[in-house]
Amino acid sequence: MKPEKEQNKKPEPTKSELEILQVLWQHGPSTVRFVNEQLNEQKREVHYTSTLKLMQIMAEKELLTRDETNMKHIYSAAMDEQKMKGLLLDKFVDNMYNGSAGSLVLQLLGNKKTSKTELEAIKDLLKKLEE
Amino acid sequence: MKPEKEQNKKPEPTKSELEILQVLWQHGPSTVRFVNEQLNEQKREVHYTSTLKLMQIMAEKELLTRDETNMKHIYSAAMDEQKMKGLLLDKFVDNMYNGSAGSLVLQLLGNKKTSKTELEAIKDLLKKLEE
DNA sequence: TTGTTCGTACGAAAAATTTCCTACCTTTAT
DNA sequence: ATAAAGGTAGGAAATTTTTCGTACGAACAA
Repeated sequence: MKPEKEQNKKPEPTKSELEILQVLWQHGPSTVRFVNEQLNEQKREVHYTSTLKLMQIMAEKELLTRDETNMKHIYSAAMDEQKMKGLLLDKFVDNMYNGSAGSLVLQLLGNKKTSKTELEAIKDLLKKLEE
Repeated sequence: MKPEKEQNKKPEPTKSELEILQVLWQHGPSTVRFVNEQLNEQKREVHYTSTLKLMQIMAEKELLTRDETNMKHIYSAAMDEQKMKGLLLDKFVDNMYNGSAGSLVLQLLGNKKTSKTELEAIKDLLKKLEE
């Protein structure tokens, strides 16, 4: 026996796929119609069937699951938000900061765009962790 | 007069382009040959002309600059490493954590992959910033 | 000189991602 | 009953990104 159709076990959502995941994480299981509306409001204009197609592909890749009991299929993100974002963050740190989370934080703090408020929030957060 | 050919002012390196930038940041201005060797050693197998082509495209996009005075052109990253990484990090934070650097750090700290050593380093770093 | 090596340029194919058109089915309102 | 609205499926086109083949000039060794 040979492995015929090896499961594609990469999560690795693409840019557009990530947008869809965000909607599902934010609003929970949804119809294609709803996701499409959200994208059009929050992001950019996309035709309904484009969103549909992409979500179908994502279901094949097991990035999404869907409930087909009703005519209006209900899609859900297959992976938990925290877990997926954790994976992507890890990868980002590996690629960009050679795996050093510290370097990343340093960059973040040295960044003008990181507001004083955010900076304070991070400090507080660290203090809490020390207790 | 109309804008004929509007300059493409997006930095936005693609995945492969980023690999090339990393080499140039790490080793400074280099020939295509050298960059290609580094990619093959550090990353994956790529033909010389693939690397050449990509670097030429990057030069057009002004992601790289090049010195053509000698036959062997010398390429350099057009943007400073810290600046570029800062931009990409900002974008990442915006996309993934809705602009909240704090959320990102929280994720990072809650992550198993972030070693205790790293965590300590981050804490020290924060302490220094408070002084 | 002559051939081999090493360089650039560039078109185009290949692959990956994204978009949309068309067909066709179900539900709903008239 | 019929038309309109809204759903899915799937092929194919359009874009974007990546890879490579071919042409050809310069440098260099024999």
